Amino acid sequence: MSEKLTIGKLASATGTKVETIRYYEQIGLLPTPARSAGNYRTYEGEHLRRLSFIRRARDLGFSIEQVRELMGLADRREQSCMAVDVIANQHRDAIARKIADLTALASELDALIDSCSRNTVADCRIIEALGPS
Amino acid sequence: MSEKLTIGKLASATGTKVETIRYYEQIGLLPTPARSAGNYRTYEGEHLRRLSFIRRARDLGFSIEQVRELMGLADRREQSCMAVDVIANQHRDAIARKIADLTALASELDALIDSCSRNTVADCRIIEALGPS
DNA sequence: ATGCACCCTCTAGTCGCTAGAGGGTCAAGC
DNA sequence: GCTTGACCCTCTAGCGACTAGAGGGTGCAT
Repeated sequence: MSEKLTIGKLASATGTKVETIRYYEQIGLLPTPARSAGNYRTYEGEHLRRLSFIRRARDLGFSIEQVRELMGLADRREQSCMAVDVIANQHRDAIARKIADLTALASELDALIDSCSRNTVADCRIIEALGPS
Repeated sequence: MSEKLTIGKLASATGTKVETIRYYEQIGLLPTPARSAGNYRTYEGEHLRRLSFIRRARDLGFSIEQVRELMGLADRREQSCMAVDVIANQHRDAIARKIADLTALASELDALIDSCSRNTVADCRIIEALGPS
């Protein structure tokens, strides 16, 4: 089977950088692996599963702390998954807010850019709009 | 006129924190002001104008480096404002990309959340979806 | 035995602030 | 004139989530 991975193998298997894996270990997100005779980290299937979980959650924009919580919850399999639902919903709401903010920003910027007459800086509407009221 | 502001006055006049103003000075974004007998920073109209410019550009999501560039350009008033336009457009594109990314994320999350049966963690679709393929 | 890819630890840097320690200054009220 | 309290000063470290680099060791093929 695919037991015993070096950090490089684990990295390419999960699309993570080697340094990031070491960082996850350092902050206690990934359990410390065994070491080889030459002091190399040797990872097993469980590490691969954990790191895949972390990667996906991070790709979905969950913070490290949220990932930590989700992993803690995922390990208590007999419990209600309401807490999981709460975290996911909080995150969705945060994303919705971010989208709204950025959309407002984009239209402000669009208006600014449209107004630019493309002449000298002296009568550039963009610079003007940024200046004092 | 409104010459000679203390850092606190400048802060409240521009909606900036005092620490942030000192930070802007430290990184060379805001020119170093004169000092009073008691070593207090004394700001003038020009500082107010500059800081207002910075604040607005930052509120529109421009990075510190972009603000620095924009301010440099704004000072060369006889030149073409094409460079200004380029920066603004780059920034608008970056925002558009961010919105697209977040929107994709939001719908992934929505699907995930909808699928949750709200039972135990063992058969929680959210946890499952985060697990290894 | 030599080269090269990979691994190790440790430290510092990124961005844009923010917070805190440990002090000095200034104006008002008593 | 003395105290109180709001303001100011410098310096350093912290946030999140990595990333980069120095300076070295390991493992394997040629």
